[in-house]
Amino acid sequence: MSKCEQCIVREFSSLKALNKEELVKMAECKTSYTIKKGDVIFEEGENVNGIYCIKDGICKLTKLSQNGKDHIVKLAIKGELLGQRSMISEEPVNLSAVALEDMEVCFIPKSEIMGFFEKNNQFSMNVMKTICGDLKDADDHMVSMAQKTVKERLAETLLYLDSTFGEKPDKSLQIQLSREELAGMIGTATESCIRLLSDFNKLELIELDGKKIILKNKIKLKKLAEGNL
Amino acid sequence: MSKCEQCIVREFSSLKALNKEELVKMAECKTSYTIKKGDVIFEEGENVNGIYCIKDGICKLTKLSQNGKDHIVKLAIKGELLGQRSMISEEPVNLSAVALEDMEVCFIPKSEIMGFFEKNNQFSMNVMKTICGDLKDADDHMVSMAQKTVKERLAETLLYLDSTFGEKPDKSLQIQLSREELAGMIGTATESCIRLLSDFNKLELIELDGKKIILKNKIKLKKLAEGNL
DNA sequence: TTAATAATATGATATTTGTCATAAAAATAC
DNA sequence: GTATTTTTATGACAAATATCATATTATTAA
Repeated sequence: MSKCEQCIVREFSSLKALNKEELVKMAECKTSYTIKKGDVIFEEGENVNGIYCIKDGICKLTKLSQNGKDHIVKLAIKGELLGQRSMISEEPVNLSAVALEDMEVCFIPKSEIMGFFEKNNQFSMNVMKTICGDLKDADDHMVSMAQKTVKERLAETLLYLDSTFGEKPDKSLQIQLSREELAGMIGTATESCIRLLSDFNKLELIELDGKKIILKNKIKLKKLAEGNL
Repeated sequence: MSKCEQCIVREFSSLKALNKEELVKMAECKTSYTIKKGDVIFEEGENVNGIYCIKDGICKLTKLSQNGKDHIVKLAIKGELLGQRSMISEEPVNLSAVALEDMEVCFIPKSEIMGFFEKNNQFSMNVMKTICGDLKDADDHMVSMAQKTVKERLAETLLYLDSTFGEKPDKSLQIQLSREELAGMIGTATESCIRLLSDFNKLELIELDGKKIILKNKIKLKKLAEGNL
């Protein structure tokens, strides 16, 4: 069993507020999991009863819509905690978490976390700030979905993926989503997404090379995302 | 200056966790305001530095989108607290609050609230639960915006207004929004909203009488909202 | 490797939604 | 009470987007 004290990713999350003693206690009750690309960490409607700390890898948080499509609500990376909201609300999770790459995660039971809430005020504030950040993002996102065209949302999403996950040495987006997943992020039909990527390619805003996407003209993409093109 | 102890609306919010002593202290530092229909309580980008407790009336929380339209992110009623998110995140507010009817609100400065956070764990948990609820709603809403048609969103919104704000004696919706506001809630052009209301009227799903809207066939509206019609 | 399957791409077409124009009705100002 | 402005309503049309069909390419399995 690895020690939480020595785990650097905790520095990126609310857990950074925990002291040595608390970390030792947490290490004793946590469970580590290796998750394969495509595997489900938890599913919408499940009772999770704790939180997952992402040690490595990326996952998508999705919600199934009536029309049967998976909508990607958020992408979560190394250092983020999953399941906080449902734990606090004492409800089943409202999103599914699926690994986009091989992952390493640790599960910390609810009882342990609730103890931190009671005794460590800084930890509580950190969690609150994280959730408040998520809420702001969700509100912004909602307005984008409601008021922007699909084209604008695609440009916006490509820039988001670039700034959040970075680029490979060849300048292509680090994170590789399928066209279907990308469509599920911007809320459109897969064919429409593919078609718009082709259009962007022809306009030399991006360059397509198989699954790879290279952002060639970020300035224009930004203008497009903001509705000024 | 009215006493917070005797104010019933606090029972509906996180403030219900406060004890007598805390309430007395809060009553001393709060400021009460009367807000007229259409008045702005605070505007997107402002530093609010405290929270507003709605004693009476309804307001809309909006966000301006690039295309210049106000998108209504949420409606807030008696008992709700405004500005919690931005206070916790230590950021300017990301939404504007505008009164839809005459309102009475109390402003409680940040310093006071932060004191409660430190000393009253139940209060902290209540705030957290509220924000978690908002986050869940926002996620759900986001998926609706992204995956549902305008028609489905209109049906959904009408049912939401009915269940949240109730009906007048003549069965019409208690809350009266302009067509423009309704369009701003579902994320569509005002003309499209008007046109769909006319369609719903012809299909006898609703009945229009001036500004009044009566939901005539909630069962069909529900099916429509869920994409089964 | 080859066959089978899944992902990507694109055309044709239908549907949805937005925009602009204009008229009627309602609310507000003077 | 009349004039002015705003809101609601509707038609005509354009633009955006979804759906269905089909081809091509990439991936996976046998």
